[in-house]
Amino acid sequence: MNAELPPGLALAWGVQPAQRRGPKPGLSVEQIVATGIEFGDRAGFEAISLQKIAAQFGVTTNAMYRYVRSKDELIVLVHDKALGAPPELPAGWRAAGTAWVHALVDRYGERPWLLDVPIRGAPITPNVMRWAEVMLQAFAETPLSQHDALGCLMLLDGFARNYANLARQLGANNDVPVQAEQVGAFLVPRLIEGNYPMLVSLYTNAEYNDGLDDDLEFGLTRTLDGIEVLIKAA
Amino acid sequence: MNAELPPGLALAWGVQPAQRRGPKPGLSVEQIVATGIEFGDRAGFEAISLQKIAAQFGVTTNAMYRYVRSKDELIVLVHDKALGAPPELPAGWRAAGTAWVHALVDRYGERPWLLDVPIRGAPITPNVMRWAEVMLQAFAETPLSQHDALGCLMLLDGFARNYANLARQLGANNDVPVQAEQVGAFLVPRLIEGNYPMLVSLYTNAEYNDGLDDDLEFGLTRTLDGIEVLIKAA
DNA sequence: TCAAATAGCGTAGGGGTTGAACAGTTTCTC
DNA sequence: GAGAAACTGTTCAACCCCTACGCTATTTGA
Repeated sequence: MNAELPPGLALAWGVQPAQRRGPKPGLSVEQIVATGIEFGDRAGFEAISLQKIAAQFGVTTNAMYRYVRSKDELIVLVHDKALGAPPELPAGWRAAGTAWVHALVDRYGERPWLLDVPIRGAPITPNVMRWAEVMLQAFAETPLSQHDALGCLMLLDGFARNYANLARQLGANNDVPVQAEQVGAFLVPRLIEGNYPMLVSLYTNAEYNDGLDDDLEFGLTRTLDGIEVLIKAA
Repeated sequence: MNAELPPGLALAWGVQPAQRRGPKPGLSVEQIVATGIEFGDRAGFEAISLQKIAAQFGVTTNAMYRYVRSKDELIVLVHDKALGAPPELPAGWRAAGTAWVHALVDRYGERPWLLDVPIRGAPITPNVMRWAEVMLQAFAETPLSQHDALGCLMLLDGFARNYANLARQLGANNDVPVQAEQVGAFLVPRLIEGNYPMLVSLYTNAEYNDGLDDDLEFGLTRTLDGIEVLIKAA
């Protein structure tokens, strides 16, 4: 029956196929996943390949298929394991939401390649669901319905992902300010000619570089305020 | 000097290399980009490859490199072109924001593969910038600072992307409700055993399936409310 | 007219995922 | 204990993809 389940579901929950006969496996799914995470940490998401992991163990690529049904399956496992468990949240939904978003942003800061993992299908792996669970428990103190709490959770999650993604891009860009200048030199005339007054003003005033951390607080406050309006209305 | 610019920047703004001598090009960048979009529409993002586009024109893969410096460059062009121009927005920042998010969600609904396009670096292509421009102009009526307006824009953009992405996943899943049942059968016992009370309740009550459109309105209202709190405070 | 610039091709190499057939090893069963 | 079954990892083999180099043919400017 497990054959019909989405890739990675069974393995993510620790359901190993009961192996009876045959040679003992030289490797384990845990080892393989851990190596995948190592590669991701060292060289980004696209560095995670069955080939490289197999080479690391001095084994053929195809040997991987004894442990994992497909690369997709591996990715699901790597993603869940690399995300890890959520932290304990403080009391009060607002403090909890703040801590939750900060923790998630931090995780993405430590492992930016997690943002590159293509998400297919609903979250069904242990750690991902644990993140959802703890935030939903925090919302349980409010009069929000289950459905609304889920909506608010998605809102916070989306914001955290979006911010982390942005922070990564800007962080990467700051390494090459020379290029940024050249881009500006190329872009501004065309923005003027193409009638983009707001963006011209944004590019011309160098105002746009004052603290990425403030942007996190800014967006988080907006999002929480929006939720609070709903909670107070109930 | 153009050599130092990010891939796709020059071409996206219509700066073609002045070609003088030599055989006339059999193709044009526009044709190539249009074909790329066709493939994306028909078979998703990963179906966009230089090989397939070249084959479509009865040409070798390498011929593509006369028009485009790399695949990344092509992707940037395809993304901007496929996104297209934003609509005219109604007066009033709140109505404008609503229309803007709806329009963006609709675009992503028409071309879901746009969500798969990896975004490297700041938005620098004409259409993407135009979307930002029109929303920033709508915020210009408010007392928001440039910086805060940009923060709100990012908030709306993040929400639209996030929602569109979610809608796509759920839409795809709804095609195979059989699998969803199997997943539930597998998952619920483990959620109970693993102490996920909120998620168990969510899975058990079939409440979670009442209208995806409502979720859009829900999240949008929260987000706009959060922005409104800020605007009214100013 | 002729040389420079350029388009497209052939060849080649580097990654990557996946499948099928096969030898070897372990363990269950008769 | 012997044989059958199951399992691991290997080799061989397709098949995708992007990219670089060198070549020929073509067009155009000098």
